[in-house]
Amino acid sequence: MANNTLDLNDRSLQLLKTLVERYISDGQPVGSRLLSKDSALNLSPATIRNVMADLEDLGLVHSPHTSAGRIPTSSGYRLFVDSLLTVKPLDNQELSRLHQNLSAKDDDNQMIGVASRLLAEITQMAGIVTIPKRELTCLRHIEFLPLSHQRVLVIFVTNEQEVHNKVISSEKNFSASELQQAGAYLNSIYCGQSLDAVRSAVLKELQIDQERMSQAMLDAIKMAQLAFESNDNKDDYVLTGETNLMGFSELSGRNHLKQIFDAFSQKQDIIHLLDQSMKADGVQIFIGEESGYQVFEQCSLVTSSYSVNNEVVGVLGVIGPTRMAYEKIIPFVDVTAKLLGAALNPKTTTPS
Amino acid sequence: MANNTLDLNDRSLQLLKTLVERYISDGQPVGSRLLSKDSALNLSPATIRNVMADLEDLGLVHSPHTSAGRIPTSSGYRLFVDSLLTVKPLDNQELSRLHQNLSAKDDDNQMIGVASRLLAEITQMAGIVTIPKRELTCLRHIEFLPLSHQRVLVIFVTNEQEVHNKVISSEKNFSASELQQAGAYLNSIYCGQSLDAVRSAVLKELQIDQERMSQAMLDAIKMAQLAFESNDNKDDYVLTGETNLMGFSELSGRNHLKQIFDAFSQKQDIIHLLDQSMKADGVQIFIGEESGYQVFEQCSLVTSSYSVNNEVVGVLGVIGPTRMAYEKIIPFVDVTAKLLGAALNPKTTTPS
DNA sequence: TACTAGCACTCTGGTTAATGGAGTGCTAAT
DNA sequence: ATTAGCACTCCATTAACCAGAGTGCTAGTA
Repeated sequence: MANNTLDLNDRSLQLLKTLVERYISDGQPVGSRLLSKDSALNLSPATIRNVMADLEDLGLVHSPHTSAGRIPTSSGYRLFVDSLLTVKPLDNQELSRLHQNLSAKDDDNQMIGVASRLLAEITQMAGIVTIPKRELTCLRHIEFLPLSHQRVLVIFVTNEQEVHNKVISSEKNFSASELQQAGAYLNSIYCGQSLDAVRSAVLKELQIDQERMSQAMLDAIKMAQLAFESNDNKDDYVLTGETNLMGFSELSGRNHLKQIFDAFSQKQDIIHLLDQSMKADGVQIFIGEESGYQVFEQCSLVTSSYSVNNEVVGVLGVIGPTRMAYEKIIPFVDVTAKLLGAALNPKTTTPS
Repeated sequence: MANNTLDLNDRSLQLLKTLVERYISDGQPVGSRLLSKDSALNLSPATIRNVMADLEDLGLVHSPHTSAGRIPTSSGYRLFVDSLLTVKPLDNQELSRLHQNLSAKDDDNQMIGVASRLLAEITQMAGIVTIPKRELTCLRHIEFLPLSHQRVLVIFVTNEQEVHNKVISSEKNFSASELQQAGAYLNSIYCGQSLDAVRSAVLKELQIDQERMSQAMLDAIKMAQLAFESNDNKDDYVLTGETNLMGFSELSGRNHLKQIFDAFSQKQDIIHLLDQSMKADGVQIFIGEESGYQVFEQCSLVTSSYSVNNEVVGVLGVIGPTRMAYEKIIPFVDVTAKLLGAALNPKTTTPS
């Protein structure tokens, strides 16, 4: 039960390492004879068996049935990636492919798609990239248009070129020109400030200064408040290569795949999982049930947050079977995250 | 080889009908004994066998192996849906559910999603709805914002509330106020007209009247031309319930599912298929290889176009295994299309 | 002529048994 | 501590078999 590296001597660890490596490459339970040959240590199968029994007691490996070899458990993989893994430098070809495709372009959204596709294609698993959410979004422009039935279409632009729109209900039917004035008014005061700042400024205005304001201003402020409240918090992601997962036999049992794909279209759980990686920086790995979701007990998720201007704005990664080539995937996800971050348009710096 | 209804007497057709019905409900090849009991006709299994042999010669049914019953071929299904089918009226519960969920709402896009989800949930297959494309889009408002590097962000609103945006490259760096004037100018002349009309008007202006215009006007016109050329023709659709397809054993063989899902993410082929239904109105059915796509040889697609203001704007439907309950699906898709069309916001009528 | 009863035949799917291979755990010897 | 050896277990594959289902054909019947 004690699951600490300290409980194990070097030899056991070495054996665990080669076992995992072997299992990852072959997909077959690996037995003592094979392990004896594969490991540099010169040990007889019998000795190996003893060691294996120990590892099994520690919950690091397990045997599908009496007379099969051993396969790593989640804890086994965990120990492996944490302390045993020797990461491989990126393949040159792949690296240049990344550089080529992830150089700065006009369109950020397009870039996200490209990144996701690269992740999927190169790993032959599912690639996922969250849409960057830039908390300190800076208001560029706002504008209102009248709709029927006391509804107003509000359009606002943030950062360089992100256009949002939303329909709000107003108290009365405004004319086009009234709305235009309101927009102009808001633009003149709030343009260039961060959304957060605008939001709180607007709230303050509403609470304190009502009598000093003209009706028009008041209307404008009220609408701004509506427009910015619960700003479209649409966490979303671009997922590609899901179908790659259909190739893996370990996922094909029962409804496994169906459940996974359902989770993908639910989005919710996935988002939650990815959010966890937002906090940490660097590569994060969820192995099997570590994710906390039943659905992914056979999957691993390798993620990394990515940053623009030193600020974490999103997460990207790959999803595949627990049996994946971590030593290649990890550095790959890492550099992809860095390249994507660098390639995205930095937001216009907020004037203080 | 002759595959016409005329070649068959009523009895054979009757038998084919019950065979198909039976196969659809059970999923098992149906044999002569069962068919003899199931059909109202009082015939011995032996007679049935003779008839079956005829149907097989005509390519309407086929036997997976010597001693199995018969299952319908695509042509069999085709004949069935064309001439034999007795459509069932919609379940009352489902009907009211449709009415409830497909009543006019503010947001068209949301509605599309709802429709797709309803299609999927009620049929337990995959639901698909194309984003409505309204050719005669009417220009509501246009606006330009300056970006860096001689690029301009153009935002325009069409119909009631559809917001589009696009980045164009301009000849020089415009100031915010110049752009604002350009927008105001364009709004004043073209607002309310159809996009097509605006597009051609703009072209005409450019060709003929150049010397009469001020530089500002010219700039505005030029930008408009850029903005509207190759208007985002993004055919797209909302697909839901794909995972329902994983339940069907007939699709589980080989890479079948993978190929289907790949087609879904490609989108292209699907779009092409759906486009065909745009032309015809009423319900359209593609059975098996009729679709022309290898991938769907085991699938059927039941679609209907939907219209707003008597104008076809999109297509919706369901995708499932060829063995599906056509007699329920067909009317269901039909009314869903009608309800969706009715529920979508009619575009503001173009002032002539 | 149209139908049907009967029969031989075929194919499937499930069950059983046998076999070989792989790998383990344990014990006793080094 | 390590290892050789051995008995044992479990799996996977194969073959054989049988029952069930259904067919096609033939010959007989209304």
